[in-house]
Amino acid sequence: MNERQKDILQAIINTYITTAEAVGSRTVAKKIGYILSPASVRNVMSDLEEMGYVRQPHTSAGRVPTDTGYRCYVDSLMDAYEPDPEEQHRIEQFYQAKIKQIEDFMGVSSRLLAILTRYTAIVQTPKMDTERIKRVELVPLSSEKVLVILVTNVGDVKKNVAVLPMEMTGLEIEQLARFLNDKLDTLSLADARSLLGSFLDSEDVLDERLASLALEILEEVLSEEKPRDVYLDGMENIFDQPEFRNVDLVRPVLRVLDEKVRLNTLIEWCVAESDPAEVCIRIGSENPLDDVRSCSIVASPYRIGGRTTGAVGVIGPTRMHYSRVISLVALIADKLSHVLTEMSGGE
Amino acid sequence: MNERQKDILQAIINTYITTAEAVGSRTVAKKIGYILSPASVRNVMSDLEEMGYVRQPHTSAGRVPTDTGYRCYVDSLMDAYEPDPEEQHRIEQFYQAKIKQIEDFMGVSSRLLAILTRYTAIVQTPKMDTERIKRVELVPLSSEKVLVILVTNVGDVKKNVAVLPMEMTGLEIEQLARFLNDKLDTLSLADARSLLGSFLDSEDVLDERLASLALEILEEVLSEEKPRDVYLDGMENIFDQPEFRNVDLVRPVLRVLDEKVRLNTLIEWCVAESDPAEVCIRIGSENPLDDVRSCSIVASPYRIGGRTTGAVGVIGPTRMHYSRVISLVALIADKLSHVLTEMSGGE
DNA sequence: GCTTGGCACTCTGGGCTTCAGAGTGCTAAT
DNA sequence: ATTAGCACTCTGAAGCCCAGAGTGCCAAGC
Repeated sequence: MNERQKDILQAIINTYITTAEAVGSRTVAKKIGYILSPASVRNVMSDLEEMGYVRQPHTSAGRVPTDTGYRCYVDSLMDAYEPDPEEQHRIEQFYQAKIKQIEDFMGVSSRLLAILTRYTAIVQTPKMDTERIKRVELVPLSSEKVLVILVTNVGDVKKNVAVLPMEMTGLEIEQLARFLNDKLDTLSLADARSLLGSFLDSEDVLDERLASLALEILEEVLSEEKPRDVYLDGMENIFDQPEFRNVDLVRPVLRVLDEKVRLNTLIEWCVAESDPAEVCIRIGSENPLDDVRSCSIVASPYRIGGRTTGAVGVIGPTRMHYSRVISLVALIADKLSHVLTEMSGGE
Repeated sequence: MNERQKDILQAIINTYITTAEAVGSRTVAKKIGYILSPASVRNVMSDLEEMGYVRQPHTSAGRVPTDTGYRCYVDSLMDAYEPDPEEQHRIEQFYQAKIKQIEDFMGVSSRLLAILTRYTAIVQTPKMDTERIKRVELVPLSSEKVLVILVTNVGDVKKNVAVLPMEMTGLEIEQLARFLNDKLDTLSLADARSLLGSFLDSEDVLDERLASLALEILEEVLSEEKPRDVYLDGMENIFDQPEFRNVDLVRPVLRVLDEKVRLNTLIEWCVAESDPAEVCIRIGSENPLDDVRSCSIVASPYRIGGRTTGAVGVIGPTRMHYSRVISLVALIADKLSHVLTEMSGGE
C-alpha cells in the first residue's frame, strides 16, 4: 500500500468514525485538502476496495471500512490520542471518592470507562490465585456445615460453605483453623493447595489428618472454578450507535453482556496470546463469539506487582473511536495496576 | 360494570395478551362462543372505552387494554393459573444443583424465574439487618487499615475496610475482636449498633474504650447505606416482545436495569405498602419511575423466619401473562423464604 | 327493548411509482 | 498521471392507490 492509499484510507475511516455514513470521493478530496480531485480519489478508492480495505454498501454509494480496513487503521494509520489534562483531572477526581475496598475500585473504574468512552465498559475482578493468603477463617454454621473465608493480601475475600466429612466440635474447628493459618500464611492459592497435598505424606499423623480434612474443606475456595465477578457499565450506550438502531442487531450483543460467564471468556480470549503490556484490539470478525461479530473490543490486562491478574475493556461498534478508547483503556488499566499493587504491598 | 362487560373485557385482554394486536369485535364474539353478535359486542366495547378500560389505537382499529383495564383484570377477572406438575418438577430439579451458599441460591432463583416467565427477573439479596451476627473477624491489612468481616447466621458475609483511628498492634486487634464476638453474638445488626452505643456510658473504662473504637470501625458494616446486590437475569427477553421492537422504547428500561441502585429502589417501592404475604403488581403508569411506565412489575417479598427481608420480581411489558407470572413469582418467593429460613435456623 | 344484519365510513399498511440526490465508472482531454 | 465531463445506478423519501379490518349507526326483527 502506497502513501496515497494510506492517506485516503485514513481519511475515509476518520470520517466514517464520526459520521457513520458511507464516505464519497468528494468528501475525501475535501478532507485531504483538495490535493487530489474527486476523480483521482475515486481511482484510489477503487484500488482500496479491491484490496479489501473498504466496501460499498451498494453500487453508487460511498465506501465503508471493512474489518481489515480497521485492522490496518489501528495498526499503522491512526493518530495517537492523548487524553487532555481536563479529562485526566476528571479521572483523578472520580478516584478521590471514598474507595477503600477492591469492589468500590472496580465499580468506579467501570463507571468511569463507560462515561468517558460512551461505550460499554467491562472490568474483570482480579484473579485470586496470584494473591497471597492472609487469613483463613472457619465459622461453623451447624454441626455439619462450616463457612470457609479466605482473606488475601489485597483485602479480597472468598468464601464457601463446606460440608464437613464428620461432625466436629467448635474446638476442633478452631484447631483446624489455627493449623491452616499457620501453614498457609502468605502462600498463593496454588501453592497452598500443593502444600496441603504434600502434608498428606507427612510423618506427623496429626498434620496428615488435618491436611486431608483441610483439603476437602478448602477444595472449592482454592479452585478457580467459579466464574469471576465482572463489572459492567454503560450498557445502554449501545443504543446511541446508529448501527444498532435495529433491535435484532443489539440482541445478540446483549445476550453476551447478560451472562457473566460468556463475558469472562470473551475478555479473557481478547487479552490472551498478546503482549501483557499492551492494549489489544479485536475487530468484528476477529472475535471468537458469533454474537459480537458486529463489535470491536479494546481491552488491556492489568497487573498486581508485575503479574497479570485481570483485564479491563470496552465493547462497542467496529466503527469505534479507537485511538481515544485505546488511550483511556490503557489509562484505567494502569490505574488499576497501580492501586492494586499498592493495596497488596502490605503497607 | 355488569357481567357482560366483564366477560368481554376479559376476552379482550386474554386475546391481546397472546396476540399483541388490537382486538376486534368479531374476534371477541368468537372468543365468547358467539353468544353475542359482533355488533352487540361493539356496543359493549364502546362502553368499555368510555369507562377507560380499553382504547383504540386509531379509529377503525380494534381495542387495546389500558392500564386501568389491566388493573381491573388482575384484580377480578383473571383466571388463576396453577403451575403444572411438570413445571414444578423442573423447578425442584433446578434447585437440586449444588447450592450451598446464599449467592448460588439467588442466582438459581433469578435464572429460573427468567427462563420460566420469559421476562426479566430481579432478585434482591436479603437485607442483612434482620440477620443475626454469628462472628466478627478483624484482619489487619496494614498498621492503619483493618478488614472487618461480619458473618451472619445465614452464612452471609459483609465486609469493609476500616481505617483505624490509631495504630494498633496485632494483639490489640485480637483483643478487640474477642470483645466484639463476646458482646455481639446473635444480635441483629441494628441491635449490635445500639448495644455498642450503650457501652459508651459504661462503668468499665476498658469496655468504653473498646466500644468507641468498635463503633468507629463497624460504622459502615452495620449501616445499610450500600445498595444491596441485585440479581438480574433474562434481560434480553425484552426483545422478544413486539412492543419493544423499537429501540427508543427499550432504552429507558435498560437504563434502569443497568443500574443496581435504581433497580433496588424500584423493587422496594413495588412491594412497599402492600401486604407482605401477597404478590404485588404494578401496572405501567402505576410505577414511580418514568422510565418503566411501559412496563409492569410483578413482585413479592420473601421472608426469613416471618420477617420480610427482600423481594423478588419480574419486569415485562404491561401486556404480560399476569396469572402465570404471579403464580411463578409467588412460588419462587416461597421457595426463597423456606430455604433462607432453614439456612438461618441454626441447625 | 334488546339484539342483530346491513352498510357506509375510516384508518392502516403494503405495494407501486416517481424523483431528487449522491456517488460511481469510464472516457477523453490536458 | 491527472482530471473534467457525463451517463449510469442506487437509495430513500414522498405520494398514491387499494385491500383489509374494523367501526358506528340505523332500521328491522325477536
